[in-house]
Amino acid sequence: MVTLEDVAKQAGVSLATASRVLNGSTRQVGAALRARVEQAADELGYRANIAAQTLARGASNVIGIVVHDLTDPYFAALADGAMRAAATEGLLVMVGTTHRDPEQEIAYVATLNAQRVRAVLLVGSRVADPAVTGRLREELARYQAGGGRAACVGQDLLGVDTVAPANRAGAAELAGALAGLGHTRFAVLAGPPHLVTAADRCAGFSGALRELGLPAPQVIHGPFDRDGGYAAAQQVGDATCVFAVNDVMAVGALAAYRERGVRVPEDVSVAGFDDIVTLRDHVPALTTVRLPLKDMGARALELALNEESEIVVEQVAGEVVLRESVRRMA
Amino acid sequence: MVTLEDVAKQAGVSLATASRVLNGSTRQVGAALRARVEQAADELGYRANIAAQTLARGASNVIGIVVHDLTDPYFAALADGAMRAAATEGLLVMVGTTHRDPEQEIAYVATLNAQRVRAVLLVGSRVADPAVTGRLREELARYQAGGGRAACVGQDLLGVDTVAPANRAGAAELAGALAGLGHTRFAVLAGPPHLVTAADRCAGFSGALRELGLPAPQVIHGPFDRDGGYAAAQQVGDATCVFAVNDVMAVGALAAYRERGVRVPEDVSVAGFDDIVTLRDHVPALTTVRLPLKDMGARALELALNEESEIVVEQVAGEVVLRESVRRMA
DNA sequence: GCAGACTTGGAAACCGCTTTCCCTGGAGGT
DNA sequence: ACCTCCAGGGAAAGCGGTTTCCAAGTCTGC
Repeated sequence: MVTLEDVAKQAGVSLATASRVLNGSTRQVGAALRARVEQAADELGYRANIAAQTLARGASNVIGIVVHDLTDPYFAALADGAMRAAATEGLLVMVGTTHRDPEQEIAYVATLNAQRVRAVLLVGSRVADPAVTGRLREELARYQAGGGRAACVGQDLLGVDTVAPANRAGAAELAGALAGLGHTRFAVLAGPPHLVTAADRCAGFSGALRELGLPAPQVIHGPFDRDGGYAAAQQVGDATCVFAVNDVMAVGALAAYRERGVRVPEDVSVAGFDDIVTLRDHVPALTTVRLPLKDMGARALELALNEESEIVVEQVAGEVVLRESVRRMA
Repeated sequence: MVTLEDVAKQAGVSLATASRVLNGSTRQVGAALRARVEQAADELGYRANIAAQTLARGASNVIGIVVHDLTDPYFAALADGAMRAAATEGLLVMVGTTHRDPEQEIAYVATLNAQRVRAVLLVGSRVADPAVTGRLREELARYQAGGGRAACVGQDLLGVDTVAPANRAGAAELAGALAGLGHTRFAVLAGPPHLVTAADRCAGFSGALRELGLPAPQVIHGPFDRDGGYAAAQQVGDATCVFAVNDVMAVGALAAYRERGVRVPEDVSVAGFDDIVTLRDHVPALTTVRLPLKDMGARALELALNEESEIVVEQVAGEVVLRESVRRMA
């Protein structure tokens, strides 16, 4: 590997000068020497050793993003938003996937801390386990104590800058819209009880029904993914409208109904949450609550990088989008 | 930030001993000292500075993956496969997205080289531009000259270990299957001519038709994404069967037909390529060529890490999957 | 023509960790 | 007992950069 010293030697200058030429310093270097150094670097194919730079500078140009599952389009969109924002800042991105294991999440924070990344983004729902959350907070605190910056997309449970989707409000608004279509008997495919995102959406939905004086929905718990929606749909009773707490679950439910010959929306209405872009061509088109995922990812990065010490929590509203998967009751 | 020296001081041992205890060395350390060091590290909340370790060891535990677009489920699946494999090796992953800009790809190789990552994976179709490919090869060579390892998922054009989907053969087999259903007039939504993946699939398909003595298909070029498929579908003439060179284009085409009231498969048959998992609930279910994307990603990582100097190119066969989006002709 | 303010170049300290090399003390062999 | 070996501990030399601190010009303005 060719080092800066090689370049300096070849150019006949000192290490200091070579460094100043090749890696943006505030100091000026004479045109003649500058040219010599650049030529030498080019001839030798020099590539700065970033580990060494990071060590010397005490600051890296890498950020870390921790998501649950990259193949889930929800996280892909969020991560993509954050990565684009990072790219415009000239930052590299280290991505970790936890596959929904909170221990993994904690471990990643420790690892990213060890890497001395500039910032870490925790993307995804918190779990309702104070012990786990506590340990994660500890690890984050340790990281921040060393000058690290952190932000989160999800619930404001970590004491860091947070982009918080308005899950309760969005679900409540959706409930209102569906009730407005004349539905009265609802079921909620509620996902796992310990997932705060799922729980919030379920609670927001149920709460709104209560306020409207409608009967409580049938609540069916299960996994937060497509197969979870598929399985949960089998247990729905006499509801005329089913709310799956995320889009991929809704798609699973639709698949279940299709297989059983139940027509959507004629026989039952189905709604989801997130408005996943990849699903825009789904048939029937899914009624859902749109979240500006890319923007949220980008915003989270901004918040993390932001120098202000004050913690900011930004609510992001969802927008109800009615499509063909729900129908107006007679 | 607490350093190893702090730990050593607190434990009353030398730097060397502390290092040996905390970061797996071959050397033994007495139980008493070992315990003291571990306790000190724990109390202080020590996290090794990986930049320093990388520098001192001359080897990092990071790999780089370069993909075109993470929100495209094709790349998400490939990346996920590679990332899981990396995780089992205890490697961290740096992800770069190029958004199909070959210059970006080259730049990422340079950057990852600077990071001295253990390996880089180039995931995605090559472009048919010898100049660009040449510069990429140069950059790769520079990286490999410094001891870096590289692998590619796509076409064997880089002189590195490659996992190569059998695009031509898969498309040819698909053509055979569709012809077997009685179709004779075909159209190909061919994507961009300079994308080798797209071109290969198109060529494989056309070639098979020729061998079967069938007329050449109508070839329509356009972008490689959903909207590209949507637009291209508008230009299809009197074909009874349309082959989109990837699944997301096929979905776009289906959307276009749906909007125009053209029924699939009754009025026209549509097939794609890749068998994207997220699309499994699409209506109508998409006929396609299945590629084991996760395995391919994982395999590429294996190849990259593999010490053998001989470069290996692995063909991965696709499997034709007939589903409802195509019908048998009378 | 000269003091003082800028520039520009280089020597060397330092970033935090690994690892070689040296030293010491105790176990094992005869 | 004596000598050899070996295991465990520490000092110090890097790893490849950055940056502080000097020194030696180079310009200014009078």
